[in-house]
Amino acid sequence: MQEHEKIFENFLKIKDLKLTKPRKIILNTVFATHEHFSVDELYDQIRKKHKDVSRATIYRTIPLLVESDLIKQSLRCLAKDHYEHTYGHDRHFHLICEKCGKIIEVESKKAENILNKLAKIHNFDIKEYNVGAKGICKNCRKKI
Amino acid sequence: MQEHEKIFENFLKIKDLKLTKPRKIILNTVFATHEHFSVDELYDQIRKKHKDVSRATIYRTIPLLVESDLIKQSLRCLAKDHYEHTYGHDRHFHLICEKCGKIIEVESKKAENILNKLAKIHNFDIKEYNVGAKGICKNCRKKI
DNA sequence: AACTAATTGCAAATAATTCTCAATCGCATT
DNA sequence: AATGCGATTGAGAATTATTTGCAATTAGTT
Repeated sequence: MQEHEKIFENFLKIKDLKLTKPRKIILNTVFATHEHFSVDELYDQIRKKHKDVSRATIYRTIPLLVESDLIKQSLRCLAKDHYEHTYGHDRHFHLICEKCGKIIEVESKKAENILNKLAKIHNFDIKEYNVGAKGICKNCRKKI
Repeated sequence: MQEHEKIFENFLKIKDLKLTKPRKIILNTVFATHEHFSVDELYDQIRKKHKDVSRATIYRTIPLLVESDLIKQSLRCLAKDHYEHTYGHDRHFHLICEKCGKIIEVESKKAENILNKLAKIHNFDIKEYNVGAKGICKNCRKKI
């Protein structure tokens, strides 16, 4: 069993919830790639292999994955909610191109440290960052 | 006429659009306070004084205000879209309390500089930032 | 005042998400 | 392996936020 499955199972057990087949499928699909995904994209991805997982179950499972710290909401600049699995990955920021939709991920301990300091000044306990920027990427700027 | 009205009128003229009564009411309500607002909140606020502005018109006017750089979308951590007027205000980040909903605004040239540098490395041209964090504020942490 | 294109409010349409509920499943205990 | 019971599921209805089509109205120009 993979690490993320163990973590999820454990999380569920503590809450007296069960690691069911649909939940397993959803979890493993999420961890099969490192793409960001909307609920619809995840649904389509799952449906390729499994005809028996409903949208409702995906909507019900995502909050559990978020609560267990396996995934986080991200790309909040976009219209629909998007998520990504974050377990095992460093915190990163997103640069989202308005023209082509490309997403550039950048890491920065420095930026993170500053944000943490700002929070500390206000005595604020940060649970989740939400950092992103919309703009135009290198390639698309060339085309103008 | 106030500065923001002039800017908006000018913006509209260039696009061959008209500064109508409903648009004026929406603009001035937005600039009457420095609160963040959802469409619904704005609608309620407007309705207190003007019974003749519809939701549809608000939905149609907001993109114009965004395009003319008078307001920006903000607080993307929340379920509904929120906006704030930004004309005449420095860029700032938000700390949003998950318990009580309180919003703390913090400014930081330092954080801004770092994000700009990161963008530069990737040759990315940032149009709009979207920086914030969810967590627990000072008061709510006391209560636990 | 007349003209013309932009704008409006309304109500219907769409889109995303949540809810309801009867049928089923997972797991602990026989 | 059968039983019992609460958790879970899928399907579709319901809800919420937003967008759209359209006939009537309005702003700004001639």
